Amino acid sequence: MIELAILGLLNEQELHGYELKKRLGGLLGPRSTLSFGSLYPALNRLEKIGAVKAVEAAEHPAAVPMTGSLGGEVAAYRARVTSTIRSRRNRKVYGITELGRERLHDLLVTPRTDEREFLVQVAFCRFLAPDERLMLFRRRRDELAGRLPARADAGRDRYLRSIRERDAQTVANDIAWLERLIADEALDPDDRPDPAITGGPR
Amino acid sequence: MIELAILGLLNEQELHGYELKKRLGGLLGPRSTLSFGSLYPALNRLEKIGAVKAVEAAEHPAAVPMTGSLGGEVAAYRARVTSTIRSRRNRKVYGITELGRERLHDLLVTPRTDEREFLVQVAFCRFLAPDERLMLFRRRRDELAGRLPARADAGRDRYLRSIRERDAQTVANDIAWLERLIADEALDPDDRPDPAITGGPR
DNA sequence: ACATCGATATATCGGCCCGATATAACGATG
DNA sequence: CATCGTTATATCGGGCCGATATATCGATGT
Repeated sequence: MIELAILGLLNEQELHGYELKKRLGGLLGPRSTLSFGSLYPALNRLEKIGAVKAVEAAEHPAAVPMTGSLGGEVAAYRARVTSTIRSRRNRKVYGITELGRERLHDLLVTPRTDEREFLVQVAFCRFLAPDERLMLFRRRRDELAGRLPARADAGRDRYLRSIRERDAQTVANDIAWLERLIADEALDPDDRPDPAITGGPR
Repeated sequence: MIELAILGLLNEQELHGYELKKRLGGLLGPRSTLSFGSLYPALNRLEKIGAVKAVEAAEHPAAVPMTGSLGGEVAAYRARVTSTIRSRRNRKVYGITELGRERLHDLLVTPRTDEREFLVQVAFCRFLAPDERLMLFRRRRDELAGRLPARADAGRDRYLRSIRERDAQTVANDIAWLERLIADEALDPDDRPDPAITGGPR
């Protein structure tokens, strides 16, 4: 899951861990923000298999510490910790590799039953070809359709029944959402409904 | 999470692990069925702290193997493995203790941000007092209300916007569901809407 | 000049949960 | 009595989370 999110974000620009977390928090709800306890190990995993690599952080050209007296010691310390990879404030900036892009595509296309994983797939599905995207939505819709209960089973506890009802409702809503996505997908890419730019202020 | 589910089920009757899994599968959707890899360790944890205890499985009174010739050996083997706790087919039947009931109540009352955990709370909320139940629903509703976005942020990717919309919709649906639960709770216990018993067969 | 505080940034640890797998006894079938 | 599917318990590796540790940077105050 987290690997998909990382690769998806790095596919657009090079980032360091802390920034990755912030971006992903703003991406989906702040509810499903990933934790450091999984982020950094995941980055190490991805680096180990060669899907991402630490890059020379050239973001801030004036990264050389200007406090002359201590500059030597600081530079020496940094050189000790990592050689030329880390820059300003011990940041470690990562970039995606060609292998990483292949892995990203694979993760985007492979079916996921888990809801959160699917949502992350949607979040980055702009990296897919139109037909792959359509496939993604359709497959999910069909999978959800299979979950709809044939008949609302009565009996049992009142609260259990209520849970079942909510469940059916949730699945139905998701199916409707996917139908909308699928329908919009059929439109021409330049002709899609976009309420944000029609008559809006600013 | 899983501890709540186990204690909730055991609070009604003594069960063994395999049966616990089957029951919980039918309780919520078969989607959120717990795995053996967490079930058995959880049972051991609960047994260690004294929340559950293995009981003499008296479920099947005729548990004595009737195949006379092997009876002796089988009984001896069973006595070797565990002394009088396991019965028919190596089952280990658990029962809840007084401490377990306290723990159950605590788990039911303690707020959970996680959706699945909350649903399990609802699944067993019949063990709560009416005011505690109301508190549970109200707190959840208020928590969800705080998640509703102040304004639908435009801009960004089309698919990200769609995800946000779905998110808001889902939260709104859950709030409505909770409002319904809360409203029904205000009714007299004997006077609640119950489509299952009005005019149904059997 | 210096102390301090909050934000930035990386990393690790324990613990829970899942999926896969191993083992074995039971019940039915042939 | 051989075999197969179900019942039943258990463990293992791995991923994710929450908490915690550590250190740096930048701003603010004195």
